[in-house]
Amino acid sequence: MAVRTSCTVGDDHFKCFEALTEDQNVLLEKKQVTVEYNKGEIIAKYGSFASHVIFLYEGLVKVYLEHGNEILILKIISPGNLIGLSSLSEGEETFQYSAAAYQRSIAKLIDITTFKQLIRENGLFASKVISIMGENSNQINNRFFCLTRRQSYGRLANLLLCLAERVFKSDKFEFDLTRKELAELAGMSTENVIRILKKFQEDKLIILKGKNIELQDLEALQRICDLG
Amino acid sequence: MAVRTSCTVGDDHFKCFEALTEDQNVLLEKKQVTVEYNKGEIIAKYGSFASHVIFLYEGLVKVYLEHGNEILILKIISPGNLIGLSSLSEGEETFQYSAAAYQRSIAKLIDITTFKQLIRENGLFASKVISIMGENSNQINNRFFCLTRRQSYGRLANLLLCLAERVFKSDKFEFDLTRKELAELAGMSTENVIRILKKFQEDKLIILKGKNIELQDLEALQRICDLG
DNA sequence: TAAAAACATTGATCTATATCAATGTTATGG
DNA sequence: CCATAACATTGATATAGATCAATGTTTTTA
Repeated sequence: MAVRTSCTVGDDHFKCFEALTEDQNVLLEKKQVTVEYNKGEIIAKYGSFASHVIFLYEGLVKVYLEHGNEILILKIISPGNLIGLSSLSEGEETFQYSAAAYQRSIAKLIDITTFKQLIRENGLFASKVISIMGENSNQINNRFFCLTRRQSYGRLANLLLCLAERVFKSDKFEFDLTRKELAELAGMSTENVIRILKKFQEDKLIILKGKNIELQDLEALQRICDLG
Repeated sequence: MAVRTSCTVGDDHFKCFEALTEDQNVLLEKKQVTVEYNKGEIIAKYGSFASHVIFLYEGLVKVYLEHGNEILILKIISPGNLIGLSSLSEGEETFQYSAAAYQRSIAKLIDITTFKQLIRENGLFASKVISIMGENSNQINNRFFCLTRRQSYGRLANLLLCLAERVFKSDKFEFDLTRKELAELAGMSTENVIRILKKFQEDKLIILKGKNIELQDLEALQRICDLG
């Protein structure tokens, strides 16, 4: 199982729009607005009216469930991806999860009625959307497995590998995520993240310098992620 | 959040076929086979070639991920539901999860190429399929939340409520599930299931007689499920 | 229907990880 | 640039729930 896909999905969802005709693309352009969000701002709120599907153009976003103080991060969204497809269901008028910007982000909000109309009108487009939803489903299942069946070392190793491979696309990256945010992503306490990162550094699996991290021993991390 | 939806989804997915024309329905009939499975038999195997989408006609099925000895049940499937929609993705030729029969079950295996073709040809059908996938996504997210953010009492209360409401459709039912299967569903050890069921009985929340269970105090169970 | 196997129950122990508490470090706004 | 808040780190403690072990009960099968 491609465990590394567990924190996020591919970033080529925009390709579904290639299935649209020129006219349909023009229509879509007319029926969308571009909005800029600052760090921390809410892009979609669980339970609020889902009048649009969100296309992330720039930035980094977390998609999560919340219940009182408790939150569960479902995935990270990189530019090129869609948010809110699960609200395309009939009789489902609201967002089924929340989304917030990790950093300054730009999103295009696409009118959901138009989006639904295009699905009905254009079978190829519909296929592509179904494809994306299938991918999303596999991502969440993998994440679900990782967070429930792996211990903390495995979960954190998985997160680091996933961030490197899918989000930052380099084994060396600066993450503007706090320890608390890492903890939320890996489903553990902040203190535990700190202790495990320290252990990984002692074991020469990573090099940490403040917010900069370099993955040194990918194989070992992968092993921990598979077994731990 | 409708926590009670966390172990399974609605059972009206067959309604998507109502969107098909008569000709398309005839085609679909021709491109499917009906297969009977005994208790415990594998209906879909993770990683195997997904040549078909599965429609459960009769019985009860678990959909799960497996990794060596570890398994994670994603959902229970009741008659009327589809299995394997996430394999409709482009470039995804294999099943992304396994499915096995809890009891004698009858399934219709629908040729996936035909299914995909119908999606492209019939926008309304495509919409319905998207609708179902959105519903599936919400179910799995709720289950994910429950299993990661609730303690064992809450998870088991949730499972009992879900089984009663969604699967057996009665507050009093006989479950042909073993304690081990209950444990897998609630994501805990068999011993823990037994101890908690005993406690629930002592507290007059349920009445247990072997494999028969009656939910006595739904409100209390719901409270435990929301908070515990 | 007897023997074996699978399943259920109970109690004792162990452990991963949360939580609590104290202190050091970095970032931020006036 | 100082004060205050947010964040990071470290160690000590608590606990939910797993695991282990022993025994009783039900189901299967030969």
